[in-house]
Amino acid sequence: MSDITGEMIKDRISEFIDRSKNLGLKVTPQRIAIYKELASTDQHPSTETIYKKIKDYYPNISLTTVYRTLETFEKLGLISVVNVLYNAARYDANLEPHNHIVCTECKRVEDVYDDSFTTLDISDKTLGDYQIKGYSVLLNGICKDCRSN
Amino acid sequence: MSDITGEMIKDRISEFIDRSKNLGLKVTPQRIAIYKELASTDQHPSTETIYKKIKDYYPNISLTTVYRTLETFEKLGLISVVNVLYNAARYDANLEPHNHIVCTECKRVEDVYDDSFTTLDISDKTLGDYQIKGYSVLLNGICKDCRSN
DNA sequence: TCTTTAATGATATTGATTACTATTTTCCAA
DNA sequence: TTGGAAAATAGTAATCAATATCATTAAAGA
Repeated sequence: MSDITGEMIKDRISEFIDRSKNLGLKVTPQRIAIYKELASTDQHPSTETIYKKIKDYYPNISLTTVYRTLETFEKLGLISVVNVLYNAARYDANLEPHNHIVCTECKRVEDVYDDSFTTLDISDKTLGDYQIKGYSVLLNGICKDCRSN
Repeated sequence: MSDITGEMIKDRISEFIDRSKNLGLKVTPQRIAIYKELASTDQHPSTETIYKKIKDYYPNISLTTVYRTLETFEKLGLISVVNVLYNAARYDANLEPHNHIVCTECKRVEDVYDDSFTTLDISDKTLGDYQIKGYSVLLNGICKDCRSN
C-alpha cells in the first residue's frame, strides 16, 4: 500500500511486544531486531536477507536464531509466510485450468476445480508494471490424515 | 478430477511426444519416463519423488537428468510448477488482507491489493476434507526491470 | 551409416534448512 | 533485587535441494 513510516514501525513493534507477552514469548533483542527488520519492508525478504541486514548492527546474531525465530513467529501468527510450499519444487502435468489446496502439515497438494477461482478478473491496476503470465489460488489447511494424528 | 486411467496416460504420452518433436526436443527414454511418471499421478510430486519412482525400473537414470528435464519441460509449457516461489521461505509482517505478484525471473515479490482477490467464496465442495486456514492468490509474470534486461 | 548436436550420468559444489549442544538470557517468584 | 528454572541463543555440524561442470553417449536428420 503506502510507504512504511518510522511511526508505523514503532507502533508495530510495541504491538509486537504486547502480543509476544500475551503469547508467553520472551522478548529478546534478537526477536525485536528480526521483527523490526521484517516490519520495516514490503520486500518479503528471505531468512538470509533478514540475517544479513541485522548483521550490520548486531554482528553476532546467529543465522540459526533467525530461522528459528521466523518459524516461531509464523506458527503464532505474528507474521506470515508468503510461500507455504517453499521446501521443494512440485510439478504437475495436468494443464487444464485448476488450482490447489496444500496441507501445511504434510505438504500434500491436491487439485481444486472451482470455476470461481479459474476466472478471476485481473485489473490493469493490479498488474502494475508486470507482464502477467498467470496466477494461482492456493488454499491452505490441514488434511484429514494430519488432523487425526 | 476423476482418476487417471491407463488409456489417458497413453494419450498424454503420445501427445507429449508430438509436442516434443514440434518443439525440437529430442525424445529420449528418460524424458518419456519422467513425463509418464508425472502424467500418471495427481500427487504433484517433487523432483526427488519422481526420481525414486523411475529408479525402480530405470536404475541408472541420473537425478541431475530429472532436475534438468523437469526444468526444460516447465520452460516449454509441457508441464507446470505448482509453486513458483520454491527456492526459499519468504516472510511478511503485514497481516492485513492482501495478495502477491512474483517475478518469475528475479523472484521479487510485491503486494497486490485487490478486493476481488481477498473476498473469494470458498464452497464446502472445494474444501473437501480440509480444515481450511486461508488462501492466497499469487500472480506471476515478469517485472519491468527483468523485461528491460 | 555418419555426423552434428543435444542429452545424459557422475560427481563436485553451492545454497537453504535443520539438528545438536553448551552457554547465556529472560522473567517470575521469593 | 536477586536466584533459579525454563527458554532462547550461538556456533557448528549435518542434511536436503538444487546447480555447475564435463566427459561420454545417444537421437535424428543428411
